[in-house]
Amino acid sequence: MVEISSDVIRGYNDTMILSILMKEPSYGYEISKQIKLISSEKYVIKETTLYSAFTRMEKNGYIESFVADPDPEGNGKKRTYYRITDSGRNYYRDKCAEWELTKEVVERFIQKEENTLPQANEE
Amino acid sequence: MVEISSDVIRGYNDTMILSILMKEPSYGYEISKQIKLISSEKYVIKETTLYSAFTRMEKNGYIESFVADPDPEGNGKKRTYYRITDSGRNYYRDKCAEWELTKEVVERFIQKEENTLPQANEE
DNA sequence: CAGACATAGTACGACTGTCGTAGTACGTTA
DNA sequence: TAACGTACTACGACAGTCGTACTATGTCTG
Repeated sequence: MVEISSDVIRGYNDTMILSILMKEPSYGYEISKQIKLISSEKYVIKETTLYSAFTRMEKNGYIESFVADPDPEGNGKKRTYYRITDSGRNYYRDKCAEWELTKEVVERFIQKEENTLPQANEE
Repeated sequence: MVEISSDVIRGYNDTMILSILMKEPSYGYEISKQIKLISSEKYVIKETTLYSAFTRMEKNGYIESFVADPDPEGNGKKRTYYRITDSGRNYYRDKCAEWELTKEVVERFIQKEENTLPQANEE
């Protein structure tokens, strides 16, 4: 089975997280479930990776945290939510543009296996 | 200007190098020029990254090195050439498959900026 | 012939993001 | 009351990349 290696995704964990925060503020556990869902279980972000991304991105000013109750009645344990900032939105857009470029470049080095024939000799 | 960050390309330096070695054996300097050329100068691999990739991939059995003269007359300084192995070819093909998957997944988190309109409210 | 520049690397230490492991603590369900 | 889901935090290890610096030969130009 083909698996996505962490080295490959490395530059895009932050982008994935931000893409979810573009819609609305959210928190760790929910975001990790979202990523799993959106990727059709093809990618599951590690907890430690996720939370260290929060720390980093807050330090960089891409997100802001606030603590809130899970529901309006104030039941349940409080959670740390994250909200994307304007700077985060810009960063996200930049990463999207970067992705387009990266994709184009990497693709030039990739061979698609359309035919797994005995191997044609073309030279 | 959009630039490809090293974190993004991280998982694909080896793949790029191998894609060049798929054609014929080559050596460091030449490979770095090839990558620059193929990517239309959009990506330039750092020397240290390249040579440490050689060490790693030789250790992993993906490539083999041999020292040879630059031309048949034996002129010039000898170079260290690298040749891809069968194992390297398999690894390359696996990475190509992985790329297709990664692309699909990342793309779900990417917003293409086709319209930079005032932002439509759809909900 | 000197100096610049291209070629062809090696060595070393720093840094960053990811990951394994482990532990805490509350809530809910059986 | 035990298991499981939720919601994290702490810490240290690791791998790949990068900056910097250094070596050394070959070639071209004034």
